[in-house]
Amino acid sequence: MRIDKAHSNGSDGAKRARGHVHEHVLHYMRRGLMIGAFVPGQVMSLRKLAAGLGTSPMPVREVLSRLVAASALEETAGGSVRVPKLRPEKLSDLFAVREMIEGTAAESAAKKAGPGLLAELNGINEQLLTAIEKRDILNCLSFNQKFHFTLYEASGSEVLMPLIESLWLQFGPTMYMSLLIPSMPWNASDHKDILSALKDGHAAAVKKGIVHDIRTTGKALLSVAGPDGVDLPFARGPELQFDY
Amino acid sequence: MRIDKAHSNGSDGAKRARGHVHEHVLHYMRRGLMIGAFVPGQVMSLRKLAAGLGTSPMPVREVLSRLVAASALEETAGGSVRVPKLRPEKLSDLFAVREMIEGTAAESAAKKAGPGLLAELNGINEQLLTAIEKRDILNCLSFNQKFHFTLYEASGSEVLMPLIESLWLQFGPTMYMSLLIPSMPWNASDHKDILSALKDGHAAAVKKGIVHDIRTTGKALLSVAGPDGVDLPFARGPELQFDY
DNA sequence: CCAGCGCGATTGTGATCTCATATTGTGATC
DNA sequence: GATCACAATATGAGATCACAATCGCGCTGG
Repeated sequence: MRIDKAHSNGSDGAKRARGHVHEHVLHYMRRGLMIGAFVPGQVMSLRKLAAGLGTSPMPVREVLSRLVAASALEETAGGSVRVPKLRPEKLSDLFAVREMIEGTAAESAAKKAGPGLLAELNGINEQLLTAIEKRDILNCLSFNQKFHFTLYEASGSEVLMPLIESLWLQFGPTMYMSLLIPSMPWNASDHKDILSALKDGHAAAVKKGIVHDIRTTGKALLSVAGPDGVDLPFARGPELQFDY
Repeated sequence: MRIDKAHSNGSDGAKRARGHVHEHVLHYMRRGLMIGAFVPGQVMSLRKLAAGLGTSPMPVREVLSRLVAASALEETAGGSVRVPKLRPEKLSDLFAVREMIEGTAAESAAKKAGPGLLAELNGINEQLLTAIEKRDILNCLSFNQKFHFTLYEASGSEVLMPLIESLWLQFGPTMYMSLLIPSMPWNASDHKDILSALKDGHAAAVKKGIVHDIRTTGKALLSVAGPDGVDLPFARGPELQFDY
């Protein structure tokens, strides 16, 4: 989807619809962070981003502001915002907190799971396995996220979900980078255990599966992270443009 | 502290200092939410707030945007933002998550506690007890918050702190309202146990104390909450102005 | 007396402008 | 050749303007 250039107040088409531009921008940025369109360390320029999206810096500023509030981005001394580089200690912290929070969400979800949930998760996991087979990073990350969030969503907690989203936005860029490294394993084996535990209605086992999945991912991520986060052994420039 | 009116681009005094107005506004709003200057359900008007603070709507918009991202405020259908009313289920959720997260933070803090922490917490608790004695709501909330956050801060987790802050901002307004209700107990008895456990270096006991403190508070809050959150038995208008 | 309607006031949103500051690039000096 | 200073540029922040959607309130018709 492309945002139409809505410049020039006057004349012709494209009446300004109220209050929806920033939603597009937010969606664009969140997705961009998740699928690795932005490199850790990269500073975001209001004007550049705005130009790329065909809007004024204003909606971009609002969105960046929200993402800073969610710890997905950080401000530099000069007031710019950039994608944070995760030091190993913070990465470790992040995954420890993930285990706790997402483990709880998974357990709660398992207790409340309706009949449709299992089928839905199975379908998503099939697509995830296909993506892994094809070495398709984007779909791999996308379906993995969908798997986890669909499960957690079933907990029905309006409190946990925003916290989990904040955590995912924080490690998202690093996660993508790590998948570019050859030694990084692509693994979704824990999902099978989670699904079978869910089928049996064993909430504690579902929690255990999620915790194990997160721990495995965290260990793998830490193993490829240098002191300043994940760095690639080859050059890779920031992609300011991508389709979504 | 008062923010100088920095209107009118031209002429006389008050040169526009760069990029600090919104920090004042953010501080003002966060504190306002914590100390109950804003009533749950109240809608915030950009222009009113800006006029009250002597700035343009712009910095206010950015701050409100961040607070919405932190779940401290919510947007109405029309795009305005308001202080959320917490339904009992959400309140219950919130305090369950608090137990988990703050319990973990407290345990971690207890393990890393340096020698100065105990003294600092003791001092804060003294002030809290004085505030309770005087039935001074503002200082009571303020010192209670300081007690908890000082403890959690000692965990050194850059990941947990923002999450905890988000949670406190969510129940802050409701907490204040509840203290206005006569039947609501003013209690800090758990803090004594926490301090003695901390002195003995029993991290697990510190965690237990924090969890108990949170659970007690949550139960009390739930007991005075109606189906639409805490409502006062008497009228109370929103206070748009307060000193801080 | 109440429901439906319409007009006006209010509000949020996005664009544009200006300014102060941060950053970068260039040139001179040691 | 390296370093420092200064200038040019880029960038974010805040103010102001314009506009459309929304909300409130009174009016009118049943």
